[in-house]
Amino acid sequence: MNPTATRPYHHGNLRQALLDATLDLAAETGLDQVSLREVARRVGVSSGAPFRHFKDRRALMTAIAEEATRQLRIRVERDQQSAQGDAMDHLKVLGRSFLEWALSHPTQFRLVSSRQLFDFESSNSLKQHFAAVRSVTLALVAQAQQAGQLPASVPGEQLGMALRASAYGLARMAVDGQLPQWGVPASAEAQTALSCLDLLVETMRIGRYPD
Amino acid sequence: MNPTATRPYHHGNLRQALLDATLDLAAETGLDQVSLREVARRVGVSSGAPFRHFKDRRALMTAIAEEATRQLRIRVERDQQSAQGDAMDHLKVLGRSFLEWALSHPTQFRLVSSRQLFDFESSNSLKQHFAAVRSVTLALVAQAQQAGQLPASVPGEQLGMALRASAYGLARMAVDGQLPQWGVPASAEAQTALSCLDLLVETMRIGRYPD
DNA sequence: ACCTGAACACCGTTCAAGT
DNA sequence: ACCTGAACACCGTTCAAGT
Repeated sequence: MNPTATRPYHHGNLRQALLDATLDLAAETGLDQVSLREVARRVGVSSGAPFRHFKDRRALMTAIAEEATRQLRIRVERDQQSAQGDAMDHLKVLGRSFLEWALSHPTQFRLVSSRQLFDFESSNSLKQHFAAVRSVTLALVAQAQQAGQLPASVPGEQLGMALRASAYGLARMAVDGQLPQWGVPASAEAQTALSCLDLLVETMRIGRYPD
Repeated sequence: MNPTATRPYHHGNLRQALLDATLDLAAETGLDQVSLREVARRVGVSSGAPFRHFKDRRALMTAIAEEATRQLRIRVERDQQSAQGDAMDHLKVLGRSFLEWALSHPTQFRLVSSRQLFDFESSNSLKQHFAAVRSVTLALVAQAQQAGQLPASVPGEQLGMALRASAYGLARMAVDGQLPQWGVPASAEAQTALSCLDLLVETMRIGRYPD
């Protein structure tokens, strides 16, 4: 029961501690400003220690991106299972999952969408999580096309891309604080971004504009 | 006519030379990798020289961002003047101006949309150029609403925001090379992004889907 | 007025040496 | 197996000193 006897060295799990500390620091000063030395310092470990767990700075960032996209994927799949209604409603839920995730994890959202700080190509899990969300999107689009709610004349990939781009753009504008410039009060940012997304989906639906 | 006599010191215009060299280097390795020392080296000047022209690294990046948004604004205003058709057509042209600018100036687009590498709040010209493009958007949306082409029941700002987000998201996906993942062949990226944007605008138009 | 070049306080990364 | 801490080659930034 001697705690220091079983503790490997300094940490039970230095790897995870480094990831956590990086996110903490990023929340305070921004991801670009975070240095591995500072992370190591905060965790109470020497400057060389992180390199026992990550090949380099990019590898650490890639690990954070992997975990982030994993969480997004899980959230998307969970929300889809509990979603009600037709394919168009499911698409709205999908957009909502994405936006809510981005707004509640701004650091991770920024990292993942930077595509500069980490190495997308080298990570299979990253690619798989992305592909999973994409295939949910494309399946719903195909369903909606078959139900006559989205135009069958347009390739499903393009409709999916348009939806994804819209959600992504809105998330970005919200996270970067651009919404006030479009007349949105700070108190209603999340609300407005969400209803803007609903508007975009609704607008694509064949036969809407019932006014 | 002695050239060294009238030359201020090393350069006729070190400031501009630094900006140019930064963009050159960024195109090769990415903006984050660019160091001021490397820029100075390439320009053939000492490591301290850049600080005579820019308070710090961010100030240099801010100057590049200013020039970039100025160019975007000019392009948008020029293209609007030569545009034909109704307000919806003008909105398509607006999206096209934006997308084409982003695709032909990826470094500048990335910088401007990073909002981390430079100081948006400190630059009046930056804010003015942004506001100019935004007000073009909002004016066209208002026109389209009055012509019954866009829903009057939705605030113009939200429609503008939705359009801006879509264009922005598409530009980002294209510049970051995400289009192949959506079934777009590399040879047709620009084409597809543009037609996707047209699709989004067309889709919002009241009374379309003529099939 | 504009630039140099040393100086300072940082980095990321490596690697022998320690436990 | 995992960590330390010195070492190396870099940074951004400042500032006396030069022209």
